[in-house]
Formats: sequence, C-alpha cells, structure tokens
Amino acid sequence: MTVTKGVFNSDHQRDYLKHILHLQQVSSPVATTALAEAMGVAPSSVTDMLKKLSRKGYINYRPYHGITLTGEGEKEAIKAVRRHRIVERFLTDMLGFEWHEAHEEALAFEHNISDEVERRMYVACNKPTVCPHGYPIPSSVEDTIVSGVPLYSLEPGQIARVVSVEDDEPDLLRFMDSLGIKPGVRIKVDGKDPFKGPMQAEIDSKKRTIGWHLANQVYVDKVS
Amino acid sequence: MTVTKGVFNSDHQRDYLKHILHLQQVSSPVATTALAEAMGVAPSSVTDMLKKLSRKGYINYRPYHGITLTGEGEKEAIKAVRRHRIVERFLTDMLGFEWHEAHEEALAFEHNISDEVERRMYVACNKPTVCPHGYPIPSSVEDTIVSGVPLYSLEPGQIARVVSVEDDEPDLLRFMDSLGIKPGVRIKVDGKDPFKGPMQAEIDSKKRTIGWHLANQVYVDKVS
DNA sequence: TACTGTATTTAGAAACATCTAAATATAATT
DNA sequence: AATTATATTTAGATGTTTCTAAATACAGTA
Ligand SMILES: [Mn+2]
Ligand SMILES: [Mn+2]
Ligand SMILES: [Mn+2]
Ligand SMILES: [Mn+2]
Repeated sequence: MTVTKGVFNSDHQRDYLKHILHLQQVSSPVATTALAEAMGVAPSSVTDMLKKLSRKGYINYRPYHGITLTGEGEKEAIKAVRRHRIVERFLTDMLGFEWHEAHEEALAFEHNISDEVERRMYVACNKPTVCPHGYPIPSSVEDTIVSGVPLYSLEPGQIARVVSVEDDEPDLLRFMDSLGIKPGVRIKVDGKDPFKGPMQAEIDSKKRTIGWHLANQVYVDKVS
Repeated sequence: MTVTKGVFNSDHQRDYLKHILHLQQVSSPVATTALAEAMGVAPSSVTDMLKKLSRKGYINYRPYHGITLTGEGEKEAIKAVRRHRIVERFLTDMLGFEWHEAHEEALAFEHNISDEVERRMYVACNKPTVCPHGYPIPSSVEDTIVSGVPLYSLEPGQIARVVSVEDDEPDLLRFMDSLGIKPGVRIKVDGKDPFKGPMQAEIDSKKRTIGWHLANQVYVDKVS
C-alpha cells in the first residue's frame, strides 16, 4: 500500500461511487465486502480505494465500520448513473441494440464521453425520463428513488404494471423478453406456489410461469 | 524502467500505433522524438512504450534507429484510424457537432467502444467513405492513401476541388469554415505572393486571402 | 468475560503510463 | 580524426489499480 495524493476523479473512482450509491439505498453504511462483490475486485483493493475517495471528500469512511457518500460523492454518483442510463437509451434508441445488450455495452462505453456528448445524446433521444429497463434518468437524489414492489410480493388476483427490471444479467433479460416482460406491460397474477415456488401469471393474455428468482427482479406498480 | 510482459492492447498503445502509421507515411522509419511530439509525451516515455510494442510484435524497433509497423501493428493502427473517423462521422451526422469539435471529441470518445457499436454507428451514418474532414475511412492499407496536393502548390489560374483538411487544430478549422473551405468546395487561385506570402483565391465566388500556413493544411485535386 | 469466526485492513508485490535528470550513442562539423 | 550537438536511452521516481497472504479488529457465542 502506498499513500498517494491527487485531486482528479478517474473512471474507476466514478464506478465505485456509482456502486456505493446503489448499495447504500439497500443498506447504509456500505460494507467493504459488499462493494468488493459489486465491483468484482478483492476486498483489499476496495480498502485502498476507500482511502482515496475519503481523502478526496467523496465518502465518509470509518475504518471497520463502512462508508456513506458525502454530498459531493452523491452528486458525482448521480452524474455517473445519469450518464449510464442516457447511454443505454442511446444504444437502444439510436443504434438499435436490444435491452439485454445495452447495459453491458454502456458500461464499456460510458467513460470518457464529454458532458456535451451526453447532453446531445439525451436530446437526440427526446429527453427520456427512464432507461430501457425502466429506471429513472436522474438529475438529483430524489430522482433515484425507485417506485414499485417486486412482482413476487403480489398475491393471486392482483393486477400490476411493470415499472422496471434488473438490468445486470443479460441472459435473464433475454428470458424476460421471451416472456413479454418489459416496462409498461400489464401482468395479472393467477397463482403463487408455496415455499418460494413459481407464480402463474397472464402477460399479454398469455399464461406464463415465473420463477421466484425472476419474479424478484421485476418491479411493478399495483393496478388493482 | 521495469521490464514487463503482457499480451493485451490498451487504449494508449492503440494511440501510439495510430500516430506511428500517420508519421511513417511521411517518413519511415519513425523517430522517437517525432512520436513523442505527436503523442504529447516525453521521449523517454516513448522509449518505454516502444519496448512494449516491440515485445508484442506490433513494431520493428532498432534502438537509436527508429521504428516501423509490422503487419500486425499496421492492422491495429488501421482499425484505430477507421474507428476514429467513424466516430467523428457519428458526432457530426447524428449528434450535430461541428467538424472542428468532432476531432477532439472523437479522441476522448473512441476508446472502449465495442466493434459492434462501431459497426452500428457506421451503418447508422449510411456507411460513409470519408470522415468530416475528407479523409478515407479505411478497411485496408490502400485505403489510407491520401489523394490531393496542398492548396499552396497550385499556381495562379488553376482551379481545384478540396478533398481534405488537417483536422487537429480546432481554431484553424473554424477559420476555414468562415472562409467556406470544406471538402468538395471549388477553389480558383487568382494569385500567390512571393516568399511564402498569401494566396488570393475565389471560393464560392467570394474573393479570399489565404495565408501560407493555412494553404498548406488544405489538400486539393486539380480540376484544371 | 473469554473465545472464535468473519470482516477488514496492512504488507509486499506486479503491471501500466508517465516524468526529470543523467548517461550514451549517433550524426554533423570542424 | 576529434569535437560537438542532438537524439535517444537508462536510472530512478510518482501515481494508479489491482492482487495474494498475513495480521488485526469486531461482534456474536459460549
Ligand atoms: Mn444499466
Ligand atoms: Mn438500465
Ligand atoms: Mn480526426
Ligand atoms: Mn477527420
């Protein structure tokens, strides 16, 4: 470990901030291991990075007790999320990518684009409010609040509308596609097996079986 | 200096290859200083990189005597140039950037985009054959040959058509724009002052004065 | 309160890209 | 052929991100 100093914000550091924002919405403060898992690096690598981010004022870091974003860190994180979702949108709307490709392509893509390119992509896509997976394109913290409940929390007889789906598993997204699940679609729950068993549901007037795992990655608004 | 080994081709290495290709079209083998100048880094940094590129088989490196691209290196360099020009095209055609912005934005942008994104940009721009500055979008070495002669080499009375302009000085590009100079435009040379003095020319039936420096950054095909 | 397992941090290293200052090789000039 | 100027490489360093293995802190159980 080498102690360093610096003021600039690299690509990787933005990625860390983005993941911290995501994780702290589930539980705060965020643990080193959770972040390491999310970033796909070793916990010791995270520790090193936390020192840098802390020194730069992006996070509040209490060794052994996890981290939270500072106001500045939150601002940067939201900018990163906004950019990611605009790029996803650009990839689907302007280049014709499928939504299951958009997320991963965007991850490779989103670094090193200027604010101006981002702005123009946003305008060229008609200032969209959500990404292809239904998540808001944020300007501030409030915009990052995700509405909706997991599909699996619904009971038989209830009707709901899909608002968003987890976008980080391409294969799962492709499978959702084959079931007709995407933001805006109406789902009627017919039944739900016990012990985390599959749901039976109607999507676009077709009867479908939806496993526990998948049904927890689809977020819906109850209609009735 | 640390001796290292590795097989992957980073962004920076691609940039080096791109600049080597460009420089060796003017004079070969390429000198360390020339490359350092082009890359905007110190000569010693270039030496380090040359060792890496040589070890990876992209260049033929004779210490103290300059370098040339290998077949493999040329292939990579051409891919980089192709990508750069497609991205420039995308920026002007799809995002509405001016040509003087396109080059610099593309430099920041072109890394980390997948082959598939590049392909789709290419298709979305209707498979263009040249970049916004008139340079070919290459598939092979032959495609990189630049036709045309410097405007300044013309004599009074001659008429020419602009094929390409140097794209690395934004301010100069903006000034060219204000004179109506761009690929495809017809220029009639009226006069040329001695001792590297300015030219007098007609562009779009307007009389213009064009300095030596500028006239050497505009490449034209003689029409008569 | 002491023990113990897991989470977290430190130690030491590699790989990358860059720098300045110093040493050396090559080329040009006397 | 000897000298000198310039180009180029080496030496030693910083800064970035990451790793494995070892040490330590914390929290939950005995
Ligand atoms: Mn995404
Ligand atoms: Mn998304
Ligand atoms: Mn260019
Ligand atoms: Mn160009």
